[in-house]
Amino acid sequence: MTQSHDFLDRAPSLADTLAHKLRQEIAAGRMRPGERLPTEQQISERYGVSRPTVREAIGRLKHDGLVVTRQGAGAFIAEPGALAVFRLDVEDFTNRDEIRNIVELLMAVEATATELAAQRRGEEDLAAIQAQLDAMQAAIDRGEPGVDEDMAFHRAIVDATGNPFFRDLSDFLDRRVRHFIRTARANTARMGGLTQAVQAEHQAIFDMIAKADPAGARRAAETHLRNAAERLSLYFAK
Amino acid sequence: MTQSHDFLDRAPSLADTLAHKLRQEIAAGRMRPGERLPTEQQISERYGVSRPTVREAIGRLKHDGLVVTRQGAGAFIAEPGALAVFRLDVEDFTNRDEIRNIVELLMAVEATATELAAQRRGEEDLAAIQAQLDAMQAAIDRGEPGVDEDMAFHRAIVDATGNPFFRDLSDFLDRRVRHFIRTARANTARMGGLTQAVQAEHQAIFDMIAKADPAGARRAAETHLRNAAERLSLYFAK
DNA sequence: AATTTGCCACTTGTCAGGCAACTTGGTTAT
DNA sequence: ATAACCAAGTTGCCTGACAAGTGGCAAATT
Repeated sequence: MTQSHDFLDRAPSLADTLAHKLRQEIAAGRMRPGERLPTEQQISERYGVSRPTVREAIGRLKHDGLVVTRQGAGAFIAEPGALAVFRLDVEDFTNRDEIRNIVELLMAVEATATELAAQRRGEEDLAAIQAQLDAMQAAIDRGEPGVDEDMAFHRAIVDATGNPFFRDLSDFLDRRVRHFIRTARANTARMGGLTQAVQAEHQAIFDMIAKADPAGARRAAETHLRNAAERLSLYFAK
Repeated sequence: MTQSHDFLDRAPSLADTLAHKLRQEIAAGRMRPGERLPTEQQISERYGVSRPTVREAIGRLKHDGLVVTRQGAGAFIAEPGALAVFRLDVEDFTNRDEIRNIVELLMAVEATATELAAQRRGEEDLAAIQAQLDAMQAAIDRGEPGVDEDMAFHRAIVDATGNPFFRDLSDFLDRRVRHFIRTARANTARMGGLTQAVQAEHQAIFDMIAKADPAGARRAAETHLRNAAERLSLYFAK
């Protein structure tokens, strides 16, 4: 118990494995939308688990919108077009490809969000963004890396889009990437002196948003993100 | 609000409502990351439901990555940075704002995907895209609207990015929007003669991808998406 | 003969109780 | 003082049961 990597060593529960199997069967097209699943009793017998476990597994699918259940009638496979919930799970965040793909999506979302922010930001949005910019400068002056302020700055920008989907997705991806950096940084030497460069890029982004120049804002965000990705790549340079 | 809001407003199950309550308590910050939740027994007594129901509710949160459970120890609130699953649920797809926000996100993802596709598509990717383009032309020649072919065309493009996150997200958003159109179209007159215009825009996108011109591909995709959004806006022009 | 009504098997939703596996903190033995 | 051990507490999973809702079939009615 010297090093508890409590991430993947957790034994998969019976319900989880069963849910995974059922999900695969649905994805494999062995069951078509609108069709009824076997009864809980039948699944229970077929897979050798108890009914509560089956219920738990089906509950997950129901929660993800893959099936809908009607008491007394059964469980039915939902229409894929009516799917109302999207699930994005990052299984292995130590995987290099996985991180690269996430960063790529993050860049796409954040660059567009910056463009939209420049296009429709109100005065109060602009003030909020500037406040975070100043807060980051203050952190730098105090000699701190200012990761929280950095995040808050980007957060203020995506907030200015007024689109909650942008906000939530960007928030998730940002957290994910930063968490990866934080864990990877443990075995690397601390990199210093770059924060001022980051701040300069932030300033450029802010200026474009202030000027209400969407195309310029996108360009500024793209260079910032490209540079950030390059700095990031130092961590998994193999 | 996570329960299915489909045609019938069926009574939300006890587990669902309980899960929702717990989720709110966590979101309200009444419980902090790393903290332990009350035991299943305690929750059971406090909310007046049985332990299996509590288990089901906690199972939902566990599935969403909000809590992690350790047998013998208890259930703990997960670190938000370690969040490995992102959940995007579209609660009300008849809401105009909701649709607009979704379309906006779709445009961001698809435009960037098209840019990436132009940048890194292989010959086989290009062939697949062209095949879908031809299939759509064939559908038009047969006098069909070719919605499936249209979707397959875009699908082939996002596939060429090689990024599964782009593929999945784009797929979900695309399905969502098209489903909305399909349901809204019922009370509107069918609009005809535009499919050929769509096809021309598709052709422009394909040409840019074939030329391996990322910037051009993005521009072509953006105009196509902007036009598509304009056509779409006819549906909820109120 | 056609339609309505009532009934009954079946399925999901929920509950109660219980045992096994595991964790944790304190106690005991060395 | 250190290490092994034990016991209470907790989750994982099970059996068994009843309530609530659904669907089809047959009897009853028109």
